[in-house]
Amino acid sequence: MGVAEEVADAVTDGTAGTGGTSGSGAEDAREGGTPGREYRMEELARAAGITVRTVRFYRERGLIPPPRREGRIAWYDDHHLARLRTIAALLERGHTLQGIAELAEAFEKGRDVAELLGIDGPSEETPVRLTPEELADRFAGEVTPENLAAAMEFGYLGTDGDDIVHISRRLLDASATLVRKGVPLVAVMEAGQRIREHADALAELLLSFTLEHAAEHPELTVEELRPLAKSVVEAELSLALDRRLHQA
DNA sequence: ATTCTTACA
DNA sequence: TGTAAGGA
Repeated sequence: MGVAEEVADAVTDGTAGTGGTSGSGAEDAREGGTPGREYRMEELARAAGITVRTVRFYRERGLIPPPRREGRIAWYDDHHLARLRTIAALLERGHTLQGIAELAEAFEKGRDVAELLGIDGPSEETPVRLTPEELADRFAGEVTPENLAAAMEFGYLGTDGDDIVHISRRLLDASATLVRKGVPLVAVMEAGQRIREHADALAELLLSFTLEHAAEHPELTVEELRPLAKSVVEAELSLALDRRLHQA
């Protein structure tokens, strides 16, 4: 708690913990002031509002990636700083160090998924970029390493730099709403998977339909049909729901 | 002399 | 986590 508060202070007014105004002439690392810059151990610690010892402690627990080593000195960058801020924020939200460590591990594993998300063609679904803290807020108590790994496995979540990216605003909102109402996130994701399978089948149907008629009707592209397909599927879904409800 | 690690409390 | 001691 003390740590997190100091970080909060540092972020807010730019002054970190114990009055470190000793005239060594070292520059303060300000919020987003110098991206791409590298930090020495002490600089990093000061920028994050924690002690050098704590940084080392986190590193021993695998909470932050190893620094770049240049002979004797360890160089840290913005990623490390961002990670430290994230750790502090998650700690403040009641996460345990152990839990954060596992989260970090799952986070590292999904690093390469970012490309999968980035190179998306035209889609109406807008990706949502959010920090680990924001994610923890949206799914209070459900942000476990297991769930995080599963979400990445399913392709809902990826990472971009130090941010997390959800592939779809609407899916994110829907799942967050369900979780807020008490549905376990795992259940939501499993249901989502099954729905996706059917959606894939529908998409395949649309594609083959397009191909079948492409010869005679060149203006019949998938993108032309997208809004039509959407309204057809939505209408059929409504009707299907009606049938189930009325007969039950 | 400085920066970082190891070891102990 | 603080701190003292020691390697490079």
